[in-house]
Amino acid sequence: MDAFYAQVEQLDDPSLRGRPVLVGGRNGRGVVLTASYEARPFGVGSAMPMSRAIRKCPKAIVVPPRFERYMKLSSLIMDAFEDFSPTVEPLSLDEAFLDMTGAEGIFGPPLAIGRKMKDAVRDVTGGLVASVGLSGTKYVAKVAGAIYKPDGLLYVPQEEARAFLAPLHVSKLWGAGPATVPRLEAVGLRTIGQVADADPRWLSDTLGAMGRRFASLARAENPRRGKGSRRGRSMGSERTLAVDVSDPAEIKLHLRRSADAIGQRLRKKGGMLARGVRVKLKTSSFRSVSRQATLRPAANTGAALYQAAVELLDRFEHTEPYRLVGLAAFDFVSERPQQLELFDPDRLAERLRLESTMDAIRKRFGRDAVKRAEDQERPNRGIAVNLDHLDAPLPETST
DNA sequence: TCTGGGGTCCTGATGCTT
DNA sequence: TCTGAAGCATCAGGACCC
Repeated sequence: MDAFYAQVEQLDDPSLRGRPVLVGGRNGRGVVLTASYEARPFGVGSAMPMSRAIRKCPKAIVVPPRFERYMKLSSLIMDAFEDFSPTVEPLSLDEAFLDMTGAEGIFGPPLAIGRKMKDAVRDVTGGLVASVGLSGTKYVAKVAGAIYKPDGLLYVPQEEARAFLAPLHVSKLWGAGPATVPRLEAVGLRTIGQVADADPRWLSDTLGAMGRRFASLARAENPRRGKGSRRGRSMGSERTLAVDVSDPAEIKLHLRRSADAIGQRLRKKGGMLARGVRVKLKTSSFRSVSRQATLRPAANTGAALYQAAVELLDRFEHTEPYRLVGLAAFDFVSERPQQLELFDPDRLAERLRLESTMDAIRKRFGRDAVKRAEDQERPNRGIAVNLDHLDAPLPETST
Protein backbone atom coordinates (compact mmCIF):
# COMPACT_ATOMS: atom_id res chain seq x y z
CA MET A 1 0.00 0.00 0.00
CA ASP A 2 1.19 3.50 -0.77
CA ALA A 3 1.56 5.81 2.26
CA PHE A 4 -0.99 3.50 3.86
CA TYR A 5 -1.91 5.31 7.08
CA ALA A 6 -2.08 8.71 5.38
CA GLN A 7 -4.16 7.30 2.54
CA VAL A 8 -6.64 5.82 5.02
CA GLU A 9 -7.01 9.17 6.76
CA GLN A 10 -7.64 10.86 3.42
CA LEU A 11 -10.15 8.18 2.48
CA ASP A 12 -12.12 8.60 5.71
CA ASP A 13 -11.97 12.42 5.78
CA PRO A 14 -12.47 13.93 2.31
CA SER A 15 -11.33 17.35 3.58
CA LEU A 16 -7.79 15.90 3.83
CA ARG A 17 -7.63 14.79 0.20
CA GLY A 18 -5.07 16.60 -1.92
CA ARG A 19 -3.48 18.14 1.18
CA PRO A 20 -0.21 17.28 2.98
CA VAL A 21 -1.03 14.89 5.83
CA LEU A 22 1.34 13.60 8.51
CA VAL A 23 0.25 10.64 10.61
CA GLY A 24 2.04 10.46 13.94
CA GLY A 25 2.24 11.53 17.55
CA ARG A 26 1.99 15.21 18.30
CA ASN A 27 3.70 15.21 21.69
CA GLY A 28 7.24 16.59 21.82
CA ARG A 29 8.89 13.22 21.13
CA GLY A 30 6.72 11.90 18.34
CA VAL A 31 7.90 10.99 14.85
CA VAL A 32 6.16 10.80 11.49
CA LEU A 33 4.72 7.33 10.86
CA THR A 34 3.56 8.14 7.34
CA ALA A 35 3.62 11.27 5.21
CA SER A 36 1.08 11.62 2.39
CA TYR A 37 2.46 12.06 -1.12
CA GLU A 38 1.46 15.75 -0.97
CA ALA A 39 3.83 16.23 1.99
CA ARG A 40 6.82 14.33 0.59
CA PRO A 41 8.07 17.03 -1.84
CA PHE A 42 8.79 19.12 1.27
CA GLY A 43 11.41 16.60 2.32
CA VAL A 44 9.24 14.94 4.93
CA GLY A 45 9.39 11.19 5.43
CA SER A 46 8.81 8.32 7.83
CA ALA A 47 10.69 8.31 11.14
CA MET A 48 11.41 12.01 11.00
CA PRO A 49 10.82 13.85 14.30
CA MET A 50 7.40 15.47 14.04
CA SER A 51 8.70 18.87 15.16
CA ARG A 52 11.18 18.90 12.31
CA ALA A 53 8.59 17.70 9.79
CA ILE A 54 6.27 20.56 10.73
CA ARG A 55 9.08 23.07 10.29
CA LYS A 56 9.70 21.68 6.80
CA CYS A 57 6.04 21.59 5.88
CA PRO A 58 4.16 24.12 8.04
CA LYS A 59 0.86 23.61 6.18
CA ALA A 60 0.80 19.89 6.95
CA ILE A 61 -2.17 18.53 8.85
CA VAL A 62 -1.07 16.26 11.70
CA VAL A 63 -3.37 13.32 12.40
CA PRO A 64 -2.90 10.88 15.30
CA PRO A 65 -2.74 7.22 14.17
CA ARG A 66 -5.83 4.96 14.38
CA PHE A 67 -4.31 1.51 14.35
CA GLU A 68 -7.58 -0.34 14.77
CA ARG A 69 -8.89 1.22 11.56
CA TYR A 70 -5.67 0.36 9.70
CA MET A 71 -5.82 -3.22 10.94
CA LYS A 72 -9.43 -3.55 9.82
CA LEU A 73 -8.62 -2.39 6.29
CA SER A 74 -5.47 -4.50 6.25
CA SER A 75 -7.43 -7.63 7.01
CA LEU A 76 -9.95 -6.79 4.26
CA ILE A 77 -7.06 -6.47 1.80
CA MET A 78 -5.40 -9.71 2.95
CA ASP A 79 -8.77 -11.49 2.61
CA ALA A 80 -9.04 -10.18 -0.94
CA PHE A 81 -5.56 -11.58 -1.68
CA GLU A 82 -6.75 -15.03 -0.63
CA ASP A 83 -8.93 -15.01 -3.74
CA PHE A 84 -5.75 -14.77 -5.82
CA SER A 85 -3.51 -17.28 -4.07
CA PRO A 86 -3.66 -19.84 -1.27
CA THR A 87 -0.21 -18.67 -0.16
CA VAL A 88 -0.37 -15.12 1.16
CA GLU A 89 2.56 -14.04 3.31
CA PRO A 90 1.84 -10.73 5.06
CA LEU A 91 5.02 -8.77 5.70
CA SER A 92 3.36 -6.00 7.68
CA LEU A 93 -0.03 -4.31 7.85
CA ASP A 94 0.40 -2.86 4.39
CA GLU A 95 2.54 -5.31 2.43
CA ALA A 96 2.31 -8.97 1.44
CA PHE A 97 3.86 -11.56 -0.84
CA LEU A 98 1.60 -13.80 -2.90
CA ASP A 99 2.84 -16.98 -4.52
CA MET A 100 1.19 -16.85 -7.96
CA THR A 101 2.76 -20.03 -9.30
CA GLY A 102 0.45 -21.50 -11.91
CA ALA A 103 -2.06 -18.64 -11.70
CA GLU A 104 -1.69 -17.43 -15.28
CA GLY A 105 -4.24 -19.96 -16.46
CA ILE A 106 -6.84 -18.40 -14.19
CA PHE A 107 -5.97 -14.69 -14.13
CA GLY A 108 -4.03 -14.16 -17.34
CA PRO A 109 -0.49 -12.85 -17.91
CA PRO A 110 1.47 -11.17 -15.06
CA LEU A 111 0.47 -7.58 -15.80
CA ALA A 112 -3.19 -8.56 -15.97
CA ILE A 113 -2.81 -10.27 -12.59
CA GLY A 114 -1.30 -7.09 -11.18
CA ARG A 115 -4.13 -4.93 -12.49
CA LYS A 116 -6.75 -7.28 -11.06
CA MET A 117 -5.06 -7.16 -7.68
CA LYS A 118 -4.98 -3.36 -7.67
CA ASP A 119 -8.67 -3.29 -8.63
CA ALA A 120 -9.51 -5.74 -5.86
CA VAL A 121 -7.74 -3.58 -3.28
CA ARG A 122 -9.59 -0.50 -4.50
CA ASP A 123 -12.93 -2.32 -4.38
CA VAL A 124 -12.69 -3.85 -0.91
CA THR A 125 -11.34 -0.67 0.70
CA GLY A 126 -13.56 1.82 -1.06
CA GLY A 127 -10.76 3.50 -2.99
CA LEU A 128 -7.28 2.81 -1.59
CA VAL A 129 -4.40 2.64 -4.05
CA ALA A 130 -1.72 -0.05 -4.03
CA SER A 131 1.46 -0.74 -5.99
CA VAL A 132 2.20 -4.21 -7.32
CA GLY A 133 5.50 -5.75 -8.36
CA LEU A 134 5.76 -9.14 -10.04
CA SER A 135 8.81 -11.28 -10.60
CA GLY A 136 10.38 -14.67 -10.03
CA THR A 137 11.71 -13.92 -6.54
CA LYS A 138 10.21 -12.12 -3.59
CA TYR A 139 13.01 -9.56 -3.42
CA VAL A 140 12.82 -8.57 -7.09
CA ALA A 141 9.02 -8.34 -6.85
CA LYS A 142 9.41 -6.07 -3.83
CA VAL A 143 11.85 -3.76 -5.57
CA ALA A 144 9.67 -3.74 -8.70
CA GLY A 145 6.65 -2.79 -6.61
CA ALA A 146 8.44 0.20 -5.13
CA ILE A 147 9.75 1.70 -8.38
CA TYR A 148 6.63 3.47 -9.61
CA LYS A 149 4.91 4.26 -6.31
CA PRO A 150 2.25 5.47 -5.87
CA ASP A 151 -0.22 3.45 -7.93
CA GLY A 152 2.60 1.55 -9.62
CA LEU A 153 2.69 -1.72 -11.52
CA LEU A 154 5.79 -3.42 -12.85
CA TYR A 155 6.58 -6.92 -14.07
CA VAL A 156 10.21 -8.04 -14.24
CA PRO A 157 10.64 -11.42 -15.99
CA GLN A 158 13.00 -13.70 -14.09
CA GLU A 159 15.54 -13.73 -16.94
CA GLU A 160 15.77 -9.93 -16.81
CA ALA A 161 15.87 -9.67 -13.02
CA ARG A 162 19.63 -9.49 -12.64
CA ALA A 163 19.98 -6.75 -15.24
CA PHE A 164 17.07 -4.90 -13.62
CA LEU A 165 18.82 -4.89 -10.24
CA ALA A 166 22.36 -4.25 -11.48
CA PRO A 167 22.36 -0.42 -11.74
CA LEU A 168 20.60 0.11 -8.39
CA HIS A 169 22.56 1.43 -5.41
CA VAL A 170 23.47 -1.07 -2.67
CA SER A 171 21.14 0.78 -0.27
CA LYS A 172 18.30 -0.91 -2.19
CA LEU A 173 19.49 -4.30 -0.93
CA TRP A 174 17.06 -5.71 1.58
CA GLY A 175 18.89 -5.56 4.90
CA ALA A 176 21.43 -2.88 4.01
CA GLY A 177 20.79 0.20 6.13
CA PRO A 178 22.78 3.17 7.43
CA ALA A 179 25.36 0.93 9.15
CA THR A 180 25.88 -1.63 6.38
CA VAL A 181 25.90 0.61 3.30
CA PRO A 182 29.15 2.38 4.31
CA ARG A 183 30.73 -1.04 4.92
CA LEU A 184 29.76 -2.16 1.42
CA GLU A 185 31.07 1.06 -0.10
CA ALA A 186 34.30 0.75 1.87
CA VAL A 187 35.05 -2.54 0.11
CA GLY A 188 34.27 -1.03 -3.29
CA LEU A 189 30.66 -2.14 -3.73
CA ARG A 190 28.35 0.69 -4.78
CA THR A 191 25.82 -1.03 -7.05
CA ILE A 192 23.86 -4.25 -6.76
CA GLY A 193 25.50 -5.37 -10.01
CA GLN A 194 28.92 -5.16 -8.35
CA VAL A 195 27.63 -7.29 -5.48
CA ALA A 196 26.28 -9.86 -7.97
CA ASP A 197 29.67 -10.04 -9.71
CA ALA A 198 31.69 -10.33 -6.49
CA ASP A 199 32.99 -13.71 -5.32
CA PRO A 200 30.33 -15.08 -2.93
CA ARG A 201 32.98 -16.59 -0.65
CA TRP A 202 34.73 -13.27 -0.32
CA LEU A 203 31.38 -11.61 0.44
CA SER A 204 30.67 -14.22 3.08
CA ASP A 205 34.11 -13.79 4.67
CA THR A 206 33.77 -10.02 4.62
CA LEU A 207 30.17 -9.63 5.78
CA GLY A 208 29.20 -12.96 7.34
CA ALA A 209 25.63 -14.18 6.96
CA MET A 210 24.71 -10.77 5.58
CA GLY A 211 27.21 -11.22 2.73
CA ARG A 212 25.72 -14.57 1.76
CA ARG A 213 22.24 -13.10 1.72
CA PHE A 214 23.29 -10.07 -0.35
CA ALA A 215 25.00 -12.33 -2.89
CA SER A 216 21.84 -14.31 -3.45
CA LEU A 217 19.58 -11.23 -3.52
CA ALA A 218 21.83 -9.45 -6.02
CA ARG A 219 21.86 -12.46 -8.33
CA ALA A 220 18.07 -12.70 -8.11
CA GLU A 221 18.48 -16.20 -6.77
CA ASN A 222 16.72 -17.73 -3.83
CA PRO A 223 13.33 -18.09 -5.45
CA ARG A 224 11.80 -19.36 -2.23
CA ARG A 225 8.12 -20.06 -2.32
CA GLY A 226 5.88 -17.90 -0.18
CA LYS A 227 5.71 -19.22 3.33
CA GLY A 228 2.15 -18.28 4.16
CA SER A 229 1.33 -16.64 7.45
CA ARG A 230 3.96 -17.03 10.12
CA ARG A 231 3.84 -17.45 13.83
CA GLY A 232 5.47 -14.56 15.69
CA ARG A 233 8.80 -15.01 17.45
CA SER A 234 8.32 -12.24 19.96
CA MET A 235 5.66 -9.86 21.18
CA GLY A 236 6.44 -6.59 22.84
CA SER A 237 5.07 -3.34 24.16
CA GLU A 238 7.19 -0.27 24.74
CA ARG A 239 6.60 3.41 25.31
CA THR A 240 8.73 6.49 24.97
CA LEU A 241 7.82 8.69 27.91
CA ALA A 242 7.03 12.38 27.74
CA VAL A 243 9.49 12.93 30.60
CA ASP A 244 12.49 10.75 31.51
CA VAL A 245 12.06 8.62 34.64
CA SER A 246 14.43 7.25 37.27
CA ASP A 247 11.99 6.42 40.08
CA PRO A 248 11.74 2.56 40.20
CA ALA A 249 8.08 2.79 41.22
CA GLU A 250 7.31 4.73 38.09
CA ILE A 251 9.27 2.34 35.87
CA LYS A 252 7.32 -0.54 37.40
CA LEU A 253 4.07 1.20 36.57
CA HIS A 254 5.02 1.22 32.87
CA LEU A 255 6.18 -2.40 33.06
CA ARG A 256 2.82 -3.38 34.54
CA ARG A 257 0.98 -1.69 31.68
CA SER A 258 3.15 -3.47 29.11
CA ALA A 259 2.86 -6.83 30.90
CA ASP A 260 -0.93 -6.62 30.94
CA ALA A 261 -1.08 -5.64 27.28
CA ILE A 262 1.20 -8.50 26.21
CA GLY A 263 -0.62 -11.02 28.40
CA GLN A 264 -3.90 -10.05 26.85
CA ARG A 265 -2.54 -10.38 23.31
CA LEU A 266 -0.94 -13.75 24.09
CA ARG A 267 -4.20 -15.16 25.44
CA LYS A 268 -6.11 -13.77 22.46
CA LYS A 269 -3.74 -15.67 20.17
CA GLY A 270 -5.22 -18.95 21.32
CA GLY A 271 -3.41 -19.49 24.57
CA MET A 272 0.21 -19.01 23.59
CA LEU A 273 2.66 -19.13 26.51
CA ALA A 274 5.99 -17.31 26.65
CA ARG A 275 9.11 -18.97 28.02
CA GLY A 276 11.17 -15.78 27.89
CA VAL A 277 10.77 -12.15 28.94
CA ARG A 278 13.03 -9.21 28.25
CA VAL A 279 12.98 -5.77 29.81
CA LYS A 280 14.26 -3.02 27.56
CA LEU A 281 15.21 0.44 28.75
CA LYS A 282 16.56 3.37 26.79
CA THR A 283 18.61 5.92 28.70
CA SER A 284 18.31 9.66 28.24
CA SER A 285 21.57 9.53 26.27
CA PHE A 286 19.85 7.09 23.86
CA ARG A 287 21.68 3.94 24.92
CA SER A 288 19.55 0.77 24.78
CA VAL A 289 20.04 -1.77 27.55
CA SER A 290 18.14 -4.99 28.12
CA ARG A 291 17.97 -7.93 30.49
CA GLN A 292 16.16 -11.17 29.83
CA ALA A 293 15.15 -14.25 31.77
CA THR A 294 13.59 -17.64 31.22
CA LEU A 295 10.11 -18.10 32.63
CA ARG A 296 9.51 -21.31 34.55
CA PRO A 297 6.81 -22.26 34.07
CA ALA A 298 5.95 -20.56 30.81
CA ALA A 299 3.24 -17.96 31.25
CA ASN A 300 0.77 -15.67 29.51
CA THR A 301 -0.70 -13.61 32.34
CA GLY A 302 0.11 -9.99 32.97
CA ALA A 303 0.86 -10.82 36.62
CA ALA A 304 3.49 -13.48 35.79
CA LEU A 305 5.16 -11.35 33.11
CA TYR A 306 5.21 -8.37 35.45
CA GLN A 307 6.70 -10.41 38.31
CA ALA A 308 9.57 -11.53 36.05
CA ALA A 309 10.05 -7.97 34.76
CA VAL A 310 10.37 -6.59 38.28
CA GLU A 311 13.04 -9.17 39.11
CA LEU A 312 14.93 -8.22 35.96
CA LEU A 313 14.83 -4.56 36.93
CA ASP A 314 17.31 -5.28 39.76
CA ARG A 315 19.88 -6.48 37.25
CA PHE A 316 20.34 -3.07 35.59
CA GLU A 317 22.97 -0.64 36.75
CA HIS A 318 20.62 2.39 36.67
CA THR A 319 23.23 5.08 36.02
CA GLU A 320 20.95 7.58 34.26
CA PRO A 321 17.23 8.28 33.77
CA TYR A 322 15.26 6.42 31.11
CA ARG A 323 13.29 7.82 28.21
CA LEU A 324 11.76 4.49 27.18
CA VAL A 325 10.46 1.50 29.11
CA GLY A 326 9.54 -1.68 27.28
CA LEU A 327 8.80 -5.34 27.81
CA ALA A 328 8.80 -8.23 25.37
CA ALA A 329 7.84 -11.89 25.57
CA PHE A 330 9.41 -14.54 23.35
CA ASP A 331 10.12 -18.25 22.91
CA PHE A 332 6.50 -19.29 22.59
CA VAL A 333 4.98 -22.67 23.32
CA SER A 334 1.36 -23.64 22.99
CA GLU A 335 -0.69 -24.00 26.12
CA ARG A 336 -1.78 -27.60 25.75
CA PRO A 337 1.49 -29.52 26.22
CA GLN A 338 2.30 -27.29 29.17
CA GLN A 339 -0.88 -28.31 30.91
CA LEU A 340 -0.11 -31.98 30.49
CA GLU A 341 1.22 -32.81 33.94
CA LEU A 342 2.84 -36.15 33.37
CA PHE A 343 3.16 -36.90 37.08
CA ASP A 344 -0.35 -35.85 37.93
CA PRO A 345 -2.14 -39.00 39.17
CA ASP A 346 -4.93 -38.33 36.71
CA ARG A 347 -2.38 -38.49 33.93
CA LEU A 348 -0.72 -41.66 35.09
CA ALA A 349 -2.30 -43.77 32.36
CA GLU A 350 -0.96 -41.35 29.77
CA ARG A 351 2.44 -41.56 31.40
CA LEU A 352 2.46 -45.35 31.32
CA ARG A 353 1.43 -45.35 27.69
CA LEU A 354 4.40 -43.09 26.90
CA GLU A 355 6.75 -45.30 28.92
CA SER A 356 5.70 -48.37 26.99
CA THR A 357 6.05 -46.49 23.73
CA MET A 358 9.53 -45.49 24.80
CA ASP A 359 10.40 -49.13 25.48
CA ALA A 360 9.03 -50.13 22.11
CA ILE A 361 11.21 -47.56 20.37
CA ARG A 362 14.25 -48.63 22.39
CA LYS A 363 13.69 -52.27 21.56
CA ARG A 364 13.36 -51.56 17.88
CA PHE A 365 16.01 -48.87 17.36
CA GLY A 366 18.44 -49.44 20.21
CA ARG A 367 19.10 -47.80 23.59
CA ASP A 368 20.47 -44.53 22.23
CA ALA A 369 17.39 -43.77 20.18
CA VAL A 370 15.56 -42.49 23.21
CA LYS A 371 16.54 -40.22 26.01
CA ARG A 372 14.42 -38.96 28.81
CA ALA A 373 14.29 -35.32 29.69
CA GLU A 374 14.86 -35.43 33.42
CA ASP A 375 15.13 -31.74 34.11
CA GLN A 376 12.92 -31.27 37.16
CA GLU A 377 12.69 -27.56 36.45
CA ARG A 378 10.80 -27.95 33.24
CA PRO A 379 7.10 -28.56 33.54
CA ASN A 380 6.87 -29.85 30.01
CA ARG A 381 9.34 -32.70 30.45
CA GLY A 382 8.67 -35.69 28.29
CA ILE A 383 10.45 -37.98 25.93
CA ALA A 384 12.87 -36.91 23.25
CA VAL A 385 13.64 -39.16 20.32
CA ASN A 386 16.99 -38.84 18.59
CA LEU A 387 15.94 -38.94 14.95
CA ASP A 388 19.49 -39.65 13.78
CA HIS A 389 19.00 -43.23 14.89
CA LEU A 390 15.79 -43.79 13.01
CA ASP A 391 16.20 -45.33 9.61
CA ALA A 392 12.68 -46.75 9.56
CA PRO A 393 9.26 -45.28 10.31
CA LEU A 394 8.25 -45.10 13.97
CA PRO A 395 5.79 -47.66 15.29
CA GLU A 396 2.31 -46.28 15.07
CA THR A 397 1.80 -46.20 18.84
CA SER A 398 4.47 -43.52 19.16
CA THR A 399 2.67 -40.82 17.22
C1' DT B 1 17.68 17.87 14.44
C1' DC B 2 16.92 15.08 18.06
C1' DT B 3 15.52 10.77 17.22
C1' DG B 4 8.36 5.75 17.67
C1' DG B 5 6.63 1.15 18.11
C1' DG B 6 5.93 -3.12 16.22
C1' DG B 7 8.85 -6.65 14.90
C1' DT B 8 13.03 -10.07 12.76
C1' DC B 9 17.61 -11.59 12.40
C1' DC B 10 22.59 -11.78 13.38
C1' DT B 11 26.78 -11.79 16.27
C1' DG B 12 29.87 -12.67 19.94
C1' DA B 13 30.46 -14.03 24.68
C1' DT B 14 29.66 -17.38 28.03
C1' DG B 15 28.35 -21.44 30.34
C1' DC B 16 26.32 -25.97 30.20
C1' DT B 17 25.83 -30.69 28.27
C1' DT B 18 27.33 -34.56 25.89
C1' DT C 1 36.64 -40.97 36.90
C1' DC C 2 38.73 -37.29 34.46
C1' DT C 3 39.35 -34.28 30.47
C1' DG C 4 38.92 -31.70 26.23
C1' DA C 5 36.22 -30.66 22.21
C1' DA C 6 32.07 -29.84 20.02
C1' DG C 7 27.55 -28.45 20.03
C1' DC C 8 23.90 -26.06 21.98
C1' DA C 9 21.34 -22.69 24.69
C1' DT C 10 21.12 -18.33 26.66
C1' DC C 11 22.09 -13.57 26.94
C1' DA C 12 22.99 -8.72 25.51
C1' DG C 13 23.48 -5.66 21.98
C1' DG C 14 22.88 -3.91 17.45
C1' DA C 15 21.17 -3.39 12.59
C1' DC C 16 17.36 -3.31 9.95
C1' DC C 17 12.41 -3.19 8.12
C1' DC C 18 7.63 -1.12 7.79
